[in-house]
Amino acid sequence: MKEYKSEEEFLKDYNPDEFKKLSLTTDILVLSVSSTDSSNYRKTDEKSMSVLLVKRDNYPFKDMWCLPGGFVMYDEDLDEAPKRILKRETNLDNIYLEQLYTFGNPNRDPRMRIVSTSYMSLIDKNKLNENLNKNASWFDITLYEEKNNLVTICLDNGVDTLKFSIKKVLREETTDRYSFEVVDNKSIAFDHPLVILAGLERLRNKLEYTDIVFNMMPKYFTLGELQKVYEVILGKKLLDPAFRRIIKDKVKKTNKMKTGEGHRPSVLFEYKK
Amino acid sequence: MKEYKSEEEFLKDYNPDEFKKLSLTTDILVLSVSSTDSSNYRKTDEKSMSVLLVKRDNYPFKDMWCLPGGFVMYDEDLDEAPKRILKRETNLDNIYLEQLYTFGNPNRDPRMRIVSTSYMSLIDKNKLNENLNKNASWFDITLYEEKNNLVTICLDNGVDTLKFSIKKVLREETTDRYSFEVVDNKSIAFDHPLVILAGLERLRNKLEYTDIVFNMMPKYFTLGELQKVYEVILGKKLLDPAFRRIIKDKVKKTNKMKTGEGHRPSVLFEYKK
DNA sequence: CTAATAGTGTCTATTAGACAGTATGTT
DNA sequence: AACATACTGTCTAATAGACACTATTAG
Repeated sequence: MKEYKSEEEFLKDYNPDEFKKLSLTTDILVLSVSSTDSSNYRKTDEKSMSVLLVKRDNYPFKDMWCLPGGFVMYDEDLDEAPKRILKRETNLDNIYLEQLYTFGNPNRDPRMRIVSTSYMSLIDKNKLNENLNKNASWFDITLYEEKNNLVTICLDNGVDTLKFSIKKVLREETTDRYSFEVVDNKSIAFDHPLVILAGLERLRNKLEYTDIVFNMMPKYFTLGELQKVYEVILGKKLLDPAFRRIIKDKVKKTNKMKTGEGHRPSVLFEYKK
Repeated sequence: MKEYKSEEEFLKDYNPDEFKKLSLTTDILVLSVSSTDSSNYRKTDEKSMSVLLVKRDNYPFKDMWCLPGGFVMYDEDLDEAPKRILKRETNLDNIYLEQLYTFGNPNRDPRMRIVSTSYMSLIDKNKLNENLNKNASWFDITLYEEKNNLVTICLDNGVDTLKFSIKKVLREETTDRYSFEVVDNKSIAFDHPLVILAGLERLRNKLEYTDIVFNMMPKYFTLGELQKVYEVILGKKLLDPAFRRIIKDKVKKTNKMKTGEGHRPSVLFEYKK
C-alpha cells in the first residue's frame, strides 16, 4: 500500500472504482386514512388505512402496482430523493417523511444490483385536491392477523385487489432476530410487501409514544375522528374515556363545532405541540 | 421510449448506467458493557457502556478513530456485510445485529459519494478472549445530558479521549421532524457521532419492549448485574423491587450461586425466552 | 461485628379498563 | 320520539414508585 503524506495527496490519487459500485433507489410508503361513506346517514364513516401505489408503465414488473420510488441521484442527499418523488406524485411539499429501512438483497431487482432505502410518509388526504399523478391510486388496506407468524395484507382500490402474505422467520438462537419473507405475491412489484408491513408496524408502535398521528389529520378534527384513526391503526376498538385521557394533553379545544352529522355535534380540536 | 414485448427482452437491452452509480458501505456500532474494578473489595464493579472503535491506518481521516466498517460488495447481501466485518474485527460469529439507519449526505465522505447503512451490534465482552483485532479498542461511553437540545458524548479507552457534541434541530413545522447535526467533532471520523447517538437511543428504547439486553449478558448472571446494565443503558438508578417485577418473566432462576464477592452471595439467573 | 449487597413485604400513588349514565344534535 | 354519537363520572383492577425491613456472606 502506497504511503501518502496528506489527505489531499491521497484523494488526488484515489481510485473510486476499487469496489464495484451499485445503484440506490428509494421507495416511499405513503400512508393515509380513507373514509368510506356510510349508507346510513346517521352513522359516521368507516375508516381504513390506505396506501398510495403507482402502476408501472415499463419493465420490470410492467403493469403491476408498486410504491412510488426512483433512483437516488449521484449528487442528491438521500433524504431529498423521497421529497422529490413525493412532489412528483402528489404535488405536495413539506410532508412528513421518515426513513424506514434499507433493503439490500442482491436479487431484489432483476435489472442489476439495486439497494433501496424506504421511507414512510404520512399525509392528510384532504390536502391533495386532484393533484394526484394520473398513474397513482389509493388502496385501502386490510390486514389479516397472523396465525403461526403469517401476515396477509389485502389492498383494494375499487378496481384491483392485491393480496400477499409475509412470513416472520426466526433466524438464529439470539434474541430478537426475525427476518421477513414474502411467501405469496403475484400482485405487487419488488419487495414492496416488506416495506408496507414494516411501515404499518412502525406507525402502530410510534402511535403511542410520538405525536406522529397528527400528520394524517386535518387542522381541525373531532375527538371521535381522531379516535377512529387510532382504532384503524391499532386494529382494535378503544374505550372513549380511556382514549380521551390519553390524548387530552396533545389536543387543544377550539370554539368551532362540527354539526349536521345526524346526531349531537362535536367540538373541533386542534393539535397542541 | 422503446416498447418491449417481454421482461426478458427489456432486460437484455437494459442500460445499467442510466443513473450514475455510487458506493455503499456499512458501519457497525458494536456496543457492550464494561466493568471497572472497584478499589474497595466489597463494592461491586461500576459498569459503563462501551463501544468498539478502530484506528484508521489510512486516509481519509488517517490515525483517527472510527466505527468498524467497510464497503458492501456488489454481490453481497446488505445484511451479510456487517457480519463479515464483525467477524474480521472480533473473530465472532452469530452476534446480534440490527440495522440502524442509512446515512446519505453527499458530502459525508471526502473520497466520493458514499452512502452508509449502519448496524448496531450487541455483544457480551466475555465472549471475546483476546480475539480482538489489533487496531481495535473498547471505549467507555459517557453521555452528558442535553441542555437546549445539545448532547455531548465522551469516549475513553484509557489512552485517548474523544469528545463530540450533537445538536438536535427541529426542521419544519410538521410533528416529529428532527435532524441531527454534529457541532463539535475533531476526534472521530466521518459522521460516526450520529451513528453512536442513534444506536444509544435505539438501545434505550428497545430495552423496555424487547429482550435485546440479554445479547449483552453472559449465560448466567445475577439480578444485580442485570440491573446495573439496565441502569447504565437508561442512565438512571432503578429501585430493586420495581426492577425485579419488570424482569421476573424474562429470567429463570438456576441452582447456581455467585459467591466470594465480600457480601451475601446471589442466585444466578439465565434468560428465559 | 461491620460493610455491602441480596432479596422481600407492603403501603401508596398513579394509570388503565370497564361500565353506565347524561347531553344534544338530525330526521 | 328515536337514533346515533358526544361527553363525563366513577368504580375497579393493574401497575409503578417508594420505603423499610430481613438475610447472608467475607473479612
